[in-house]
Amino acid sequence: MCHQCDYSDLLKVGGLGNTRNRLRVLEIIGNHNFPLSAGDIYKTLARNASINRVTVYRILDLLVDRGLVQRLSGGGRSFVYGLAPSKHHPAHPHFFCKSCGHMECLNPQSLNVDTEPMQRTFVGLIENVEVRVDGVCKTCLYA
Amino acid sequence: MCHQCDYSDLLKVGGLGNTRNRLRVLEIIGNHNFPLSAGDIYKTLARNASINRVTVYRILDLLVDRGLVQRLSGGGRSFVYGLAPSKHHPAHPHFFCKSCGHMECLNPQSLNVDTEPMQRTFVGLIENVEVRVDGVCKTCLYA
DNA sequence: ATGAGAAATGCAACATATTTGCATTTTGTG
DNA sequence: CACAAAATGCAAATATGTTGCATTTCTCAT
Repeated sequence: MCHQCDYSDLLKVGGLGNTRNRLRVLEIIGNHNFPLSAGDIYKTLARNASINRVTVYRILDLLVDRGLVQRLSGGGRSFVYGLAPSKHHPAHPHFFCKSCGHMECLNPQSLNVDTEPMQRTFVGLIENVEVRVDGVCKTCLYA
Repeated sequence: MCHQCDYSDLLKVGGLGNTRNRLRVLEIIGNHNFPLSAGDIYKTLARNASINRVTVYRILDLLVDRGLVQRLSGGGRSFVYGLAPSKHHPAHPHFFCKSCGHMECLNPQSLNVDTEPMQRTFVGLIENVEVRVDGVCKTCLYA
């Protein structure tokens, strides 16, 4: 759900050519306020356009590679994708509902992780910290 | 790597019959100081015993269901399994090496997550918080 | 404009992880 | 022992992700 982002600009920044399919994928990800699986993205796209499943996977790889998109482990069997953390989109934890399988983004401040102590003592390269809260969402809980 | 746990006792506590296969699976998980995938567990078991892949999956489901074992999303495509948090085994974050695909357990205190603010505001049921650090382990880094 | 080379896409097949249905074996209990 | 319930095995299905190679599209120097 981002109206501050010019996706075609984002692609350029990432050093990627501006193809129709890449733009579509990036838009779908950006227009949702929760991360989506490759399958979700494919299904959404395939409703209105003709695109191959493999193309979606390849575009996602590319977008992740260039740092435009973030690959997260969903609580289930598939990865999910959201806009990479940036000025407009601070890193934040995610909630996974075990009942409906849906993921949602949590407030950036809702769960504070202090990586300081770890950074100091860990031998190795730390690239990313992922926090996922699992449980049952309000919709499933009261239904 | 736990010598304080009586696995056959653990099974009883979980209300599970004490079969050879369950014990084996639980032992393998308990004897490693990092979480293993179902495939890892199966391969390890299959070296010395005759067991079916599906049986391993079913036992894992059962153990997770009864709260003896914890299912985590590995950084890759498969789930990994470790002993569930308990008195002897406090909850802790995990590190996933993108290079070798290996996971390791981190110090419980190495990464502190304050769930307080979230608990107060979140509408829904919170069952579990999973923290995974991704990067490159020291072995891969200096090889 | 145009033709060569590079990049992007499509398609089929493969690979991996997990699940399901159903048959068979094992286990616990009277 | 006999029976029922639980556990296991086996084959096949499903879901997700990847690879190789052919085709199309784009870019850019001419």
